[in-house]
Amino acid sequence: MANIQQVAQKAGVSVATVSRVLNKNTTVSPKTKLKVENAIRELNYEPSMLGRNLRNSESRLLLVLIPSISNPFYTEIINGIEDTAVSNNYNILLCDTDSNPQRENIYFNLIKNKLADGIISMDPAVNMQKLNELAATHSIIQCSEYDENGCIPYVTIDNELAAYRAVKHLIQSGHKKIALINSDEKFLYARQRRQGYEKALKEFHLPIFNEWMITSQQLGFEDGQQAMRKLLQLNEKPTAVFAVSDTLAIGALREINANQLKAPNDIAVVGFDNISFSNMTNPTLTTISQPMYKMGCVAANMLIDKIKGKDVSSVILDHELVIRESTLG
Amino acid sequence: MANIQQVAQKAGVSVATVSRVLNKNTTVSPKTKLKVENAIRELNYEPSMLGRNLRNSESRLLLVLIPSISNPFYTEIINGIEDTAVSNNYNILLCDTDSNPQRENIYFNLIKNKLADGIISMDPAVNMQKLNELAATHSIIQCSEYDENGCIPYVTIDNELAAYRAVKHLIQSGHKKIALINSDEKFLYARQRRQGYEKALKEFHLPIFNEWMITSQQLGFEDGQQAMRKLLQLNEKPTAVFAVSDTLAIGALREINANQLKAPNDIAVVGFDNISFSNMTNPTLTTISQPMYKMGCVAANMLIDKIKGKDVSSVILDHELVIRESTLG
DNA sequence: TTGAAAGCGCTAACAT
DNA sequence: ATGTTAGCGCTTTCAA
Repeated sequence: MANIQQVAQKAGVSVATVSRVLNKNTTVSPKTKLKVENAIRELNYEPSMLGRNLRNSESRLLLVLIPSISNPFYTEIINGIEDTAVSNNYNILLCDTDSNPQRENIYFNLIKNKLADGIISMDPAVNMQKLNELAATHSIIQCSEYDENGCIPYVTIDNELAAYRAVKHLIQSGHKKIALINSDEKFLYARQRRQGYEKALKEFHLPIFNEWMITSQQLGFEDGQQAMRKLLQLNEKPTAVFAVSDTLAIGALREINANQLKAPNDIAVVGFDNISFSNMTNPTLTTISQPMYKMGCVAANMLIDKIKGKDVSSVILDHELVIRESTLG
Repeated sequence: MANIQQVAQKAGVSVATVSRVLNKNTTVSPKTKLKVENAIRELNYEPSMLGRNLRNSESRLLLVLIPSISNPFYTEIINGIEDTAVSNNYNILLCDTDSNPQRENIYFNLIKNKLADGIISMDPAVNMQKLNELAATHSIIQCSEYDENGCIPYVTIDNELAAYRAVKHLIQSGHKKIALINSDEKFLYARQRRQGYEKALKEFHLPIFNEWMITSQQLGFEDGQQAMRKLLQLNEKPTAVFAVSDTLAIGALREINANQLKAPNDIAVVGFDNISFSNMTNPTLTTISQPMYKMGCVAANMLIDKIKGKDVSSVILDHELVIRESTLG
């Protein structure tokens, strides 16, 4: 592999001139430029980012922390991040933390070691204290899940309002017994969505039963199945379920089917996220649509601004209730 | 951010000694070591990988090329790659090429620029010629999809045999009219799976109708729906369908449901990949299970061996037919 | 056991 | 318009 020296030698110029050509500096005469370009071609030269980055102390790499690539919710967000990053001459490093602190540390080190210029964290299980510490010296943005008390800018939706609307839709469809399949309330979004759920119930003077609020530790399909199984074992069964993620809702649907019951007639189901699967289930799933692609774009733009030293402030994006078969009698 | 110089100064030693401590070189006296470690702690020093990598001309980063993170098939493979990489002190850079040559180029440049030490390509749409050229000077492994005529080591399964078994299962369940929903045959796996399909039909003296072989350009759910729609419009409708990916099969199931038909009684369906969602559909999907996690581990180990300069040869892993409701009358 | 110094590939300030 | 040179942070050879 050729280096800049060899190119300079071959072109009969100095390394500085080669560097100028490389960086599209205008103060190079067309003739010299041509010579250099020929030398580059002949030697098959590719500049080393390592040298360049060391010199410029930047890597033009952005870290994206996600708890698991297997949750389709993140897919579209990442597309938004990636498109925005690439058009700003950054590349992204997808980091699947598996909500594992050890892996998390590896990725935190990457930024400490100057191998990345910034982080977009989407992991609800991230160590918030460490993240806040890191944010004091590095550029960090939170996407979707965030720390209420921290000072890291974030982009998200109004989770409480979205949950409120989802539950209100169930109530207005005639349901009075509405269950909640929630995540662990150590996560902010889980607390916010429960609040929206309770707000809707209270507004319509419906009872809030602890029995009808199931907490699921994970967001897999199986976890939704399990939660639904618990609900179906109750004496007083709900007639509708609001699940805080589509994956949980899809698992719940599956369990309803497996028990020879029908959604929405026996039990109506609403999910959250509008992942692409949610339109493939039988019945198709009513859900809250988050503007995932846009969220990714906004997050990436915020991070790039932050890296440039600009002031950035948090953003709340709109959401939408998508009504499909699982709630339409 | 402190650098190695400042640590050396604070500890009252030379930078060389600090480097020795950092790299666990044994020729440092315990006393000196302690001094250095204290200085590191006090200054909150983190070594810069940029400097280290420039010097060592390695990045300890592996590139993983996938056509789209939205295909769950890749999820488990990536987990395998990541676990193996991390335990060998490498990190992975997930590269979503979107089957877009321009993005592909960005990632190829990353390795040319020394920002990555090797590539695992899982993108069937990758520019094989470029990949082969790159393989002459860099470490590259192919996973799942590969180039028959190239010289890049790969890990995959026997696609023809797997498809043969899937179709044979349909035949033995009593089906005689079996359709194929395939990918574009510019992809090797599509050609191989069609061969398996035809081999099974021939073996049982069943007719091969072009009308029953649908080619889908993409692997999304909607594409499976569309393909199924075409099949349902035929005069002579098949009674069973083999789709070369679970996502296609799930779309097909959805279309069957939407037409008030039932799988498997009206039409049986077999998929390919055993993605986690395939067990959540109604009915659950019969499919070919690929050892995805293992495939990822093997690919990562092969790549790391290759980077170390060892000789590596291609690997064919086992697969399994998972029989579920969509073929069980 | 430790230090001095060269050099990895590049950019930019300064000089011409 | 172009060249010279210092230096980004680190590892490693050589010398002491």
